[in-house]
Amino acid sequence: MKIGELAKAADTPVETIRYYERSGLLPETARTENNYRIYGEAQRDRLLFIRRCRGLDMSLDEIRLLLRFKDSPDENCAQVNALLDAHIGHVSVRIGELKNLERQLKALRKTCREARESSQCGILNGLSTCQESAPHTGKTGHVHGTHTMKS
Amino acid sequence: MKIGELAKAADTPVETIRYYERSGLLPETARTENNYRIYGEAQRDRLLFIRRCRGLDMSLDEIRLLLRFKDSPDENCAQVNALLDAHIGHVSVRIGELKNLERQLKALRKTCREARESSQCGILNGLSTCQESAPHTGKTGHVHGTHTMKS
DNA sequence: CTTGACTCTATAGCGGCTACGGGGTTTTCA
DNA sequence: TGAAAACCCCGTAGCCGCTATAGAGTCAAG
Repeated sequence: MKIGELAKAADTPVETIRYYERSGLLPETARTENNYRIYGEAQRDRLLFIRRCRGLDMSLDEIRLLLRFKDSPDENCAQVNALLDAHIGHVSVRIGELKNLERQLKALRKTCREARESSQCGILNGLSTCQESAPHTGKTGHVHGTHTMKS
Repeated sequence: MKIGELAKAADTPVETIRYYERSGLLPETARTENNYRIYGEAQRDRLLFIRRCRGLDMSLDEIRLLLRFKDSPDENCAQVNALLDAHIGHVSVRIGELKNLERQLKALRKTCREARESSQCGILNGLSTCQESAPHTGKTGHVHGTHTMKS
């Protein structure tokens, strides 16, 4: 199949597929005489694997490692287990951080019940003065921040 | 004070301060005859405000908006309240997504109790076959993924 | 035979920094 | 006093995982 068909089969943008190839997650494929990429089922399955991992918020580096194990079926999978444990740990930590954040944000929100002049706004004033309680350091393994707009 | 002193006062790397200036969050400051930046207390407070907002995972765009309101104390703060509500919403959604993720990851982890050959690894095999249950779309307002290594 | 859908490559942009390189200045300490 | 360390400047490139553009070639339908 051509790249567009693969894109549909794996529900992945064409550009992303090419990007994965550039990044070494997908091997360079055979080409037609017109230089179009041609894929088989094995590559489709590999892409689906990658997308499932991404759906579980793994990094491309982590996925690269998993693929190495998938490609060498006789090796011991202890590292796979460790990777997953670490990933779970990061996710759990990030959940904790976000809950803390949510608490702080809700407390802050309460300080301005209705619209008034900015100078009287409890939120702006709250942000202008010190608050304690465990800041988010950005150093938590690899579970990150709060912003990626799409919609 | 010079930029290094400000950096200490606000616990913020020097490069980040210069970056905020470039991004228009901090105004361009006065300079000494040697072209060193000089800051006063107002700028330090402004930087602290920014850092507190960042600590609450707000984007620089959101912070820019908040600063506009802070700079015009007579305006109505309804937009500030709305911004915070939206931000809280995004954080809550992201918490839900991560919890879902955590559940899936733990289930997956259970499928390989101890180390063995990769071909027998329940995790790798699990990732190779379909699983349902609400994927993380990456379209959730602006609360993002799971990866930013620092440590 | 033209239009539109597809393919290709190479390159730049997103956010929020961080790190480099290559220079100048100021402080410190022997 | 003089050298070394610590600070300051600017500009640029890199991080991640895409996404979007530009400019070109190819192919199928009407």
